[in-house]
Amino acid sequence: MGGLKRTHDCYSITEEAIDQEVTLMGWVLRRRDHGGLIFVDLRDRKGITQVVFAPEVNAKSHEKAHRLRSEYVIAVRGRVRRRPEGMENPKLKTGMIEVVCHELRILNTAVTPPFPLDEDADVSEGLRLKYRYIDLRRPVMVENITLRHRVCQAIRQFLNRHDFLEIETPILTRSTPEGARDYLVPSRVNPGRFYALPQSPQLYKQILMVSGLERYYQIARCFRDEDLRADRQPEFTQLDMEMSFVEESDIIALVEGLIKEVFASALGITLEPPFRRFTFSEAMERFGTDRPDTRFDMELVDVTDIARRCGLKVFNTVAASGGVVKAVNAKEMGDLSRKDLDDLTVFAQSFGAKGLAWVKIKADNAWQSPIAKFFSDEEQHAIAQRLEAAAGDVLFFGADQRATVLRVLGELRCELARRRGLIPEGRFNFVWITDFPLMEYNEDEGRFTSMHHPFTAPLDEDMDLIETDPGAVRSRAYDLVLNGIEIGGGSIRIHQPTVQKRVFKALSISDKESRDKFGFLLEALSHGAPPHGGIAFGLDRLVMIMAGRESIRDVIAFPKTQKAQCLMANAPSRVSMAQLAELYLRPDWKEKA
RNA sequence: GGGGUCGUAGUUCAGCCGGUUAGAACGCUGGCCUGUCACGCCAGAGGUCGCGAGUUCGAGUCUCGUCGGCCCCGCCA
Repeated sequence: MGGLKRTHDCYSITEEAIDQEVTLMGWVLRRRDHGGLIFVDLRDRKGITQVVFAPEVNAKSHEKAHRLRSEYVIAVRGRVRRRPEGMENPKLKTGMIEVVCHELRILNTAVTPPFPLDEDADVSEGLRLKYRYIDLRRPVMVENITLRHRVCQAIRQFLNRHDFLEIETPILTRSTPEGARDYLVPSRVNPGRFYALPQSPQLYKQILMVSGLERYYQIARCFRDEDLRADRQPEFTQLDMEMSFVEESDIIALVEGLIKEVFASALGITLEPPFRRFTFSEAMERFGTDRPDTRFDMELVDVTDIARRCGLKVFNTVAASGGVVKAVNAKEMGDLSRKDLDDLTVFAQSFGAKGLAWVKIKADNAWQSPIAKFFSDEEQHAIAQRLEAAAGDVLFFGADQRATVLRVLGELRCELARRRGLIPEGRFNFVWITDFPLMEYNEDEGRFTSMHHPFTAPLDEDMDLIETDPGAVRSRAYDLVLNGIEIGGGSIRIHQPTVQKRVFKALSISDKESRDKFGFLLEALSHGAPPHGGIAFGLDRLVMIMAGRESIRDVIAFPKTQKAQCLMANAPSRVSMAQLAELYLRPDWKEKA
């Protein structure tokens, strides 16, 4: 850089610097060459500043500036001056000033970028991922990555202040049953044995509580070998926490304080905890999901009792055979066309509905609907009243087994809100979900499996149901949901080996298997484990929502594609036979390795 | 594993019912231009229509397969 020192960045240089000599370094965003005057928009991480090259100021620099191209890296020494009257650019934070160049150094040239760096350029994501270093130069990406940094800093500040210790746990660990598919790593020095990458630091953090560290956190990388989605990557980041001598209310209060501080510090947004709370069953009945989006209404309403009496066979037989009939009131959606209704029916069917009954409420409160004739005036009135229906509304019904109805209407509720633009921008609606079932019956495996994980404590009052009615046992688990997306979940853990054994048994995990896979935990619990509990947050998802993005890839510096590949580094890659041999791996596929 | 969608110039896209030399905008290259800021004007270059088969006199266009991006279901304690 030839002795030049950067004195300012391209954002914070203001009118106060007028008449000062400054040195800027950055990338050429755009050059506007007038033959005489040349303007260059210089971009660095912080912002953009206009540099002017004039032949009468410095002929050599002006001459050099003709050679500048997009993304050249340059150093500019020059004088800050107020822009001439009428030449200010209100779109730029530095738009009141410009830097008149006295000396230009080209620090590096660049080939033409594979895609434009314009803010609004619409570029395919595959290309962005291949040239991620270019993509990350775009201001929106710099903002996302910076926001993520601020969130992490706020987390650390808050937790440090609350006496937590940041502790790392192993990345090379052991495979455990239950949960997602593991990523495996062969052990060279232990032929035929494998490490697993952690799906979460769950067991280690509990062990740390047994160790008496009392308050632990970690911004931890986690690995799950499952298929990807917009909000799921094979490696992702959790804010993982665990505390001793606490119960649900302690963790919930601490987390509310943490989230409040994170939003205040990273976004300047004031949240007002406590957040709303729903029990699992309440959330399911009212929103059809355990992660309700409360930014809009349209709650599910049960009308099974009325449907039981009505003349519509689909409804009364469902009601008679243990199913449920529920409805949502789509307020003021009476203008939905027949095609819209057909589309919504297809939508409902994709979630398992056999059909989708609808009723349009006309001006005189009369029902316009294929099913209207099966309901007496009295039944129509009762349903309308329960759904608070008014002229211009549309009612949608689901009649089936409970799980299907909840799923279909829950999805329909969100779809209607999306289609009608009922979801307000810039809102952050947090909800706690509590009292989850401890386990649910898994048809495929023919046994109960944990809803959260096998170390979650049952509610004391439900403890005796573990052996008699496992599906009815509620757990001391809690989820934090933001705008309909699960961003965190945790529980009070089992800290007594006797209880842990009973739960393993209910999960049909044999003594042998539990000793084999979790023996160290069971043993640890017998060495004076304090009551403890914790929570883990999907950091990527939290930052994604805070950034207003729809994919966590936008808040991860180097994410993977849906096929779990890194298009930039070309991972995963083939490896040599020699490497495989060293690991005692002998592939028997036909391709050449 | 399954469903959907996309793949044409560096980029974003258009390309009709299968028919002459595959177009536009931006970008790029060269020239002109002293107040632009998506500068402007003039000229020019730039194509393995993802790949491979097939149908056809003829395929960017139709069919099948395949590869890749994205969305979703399954999966994700």
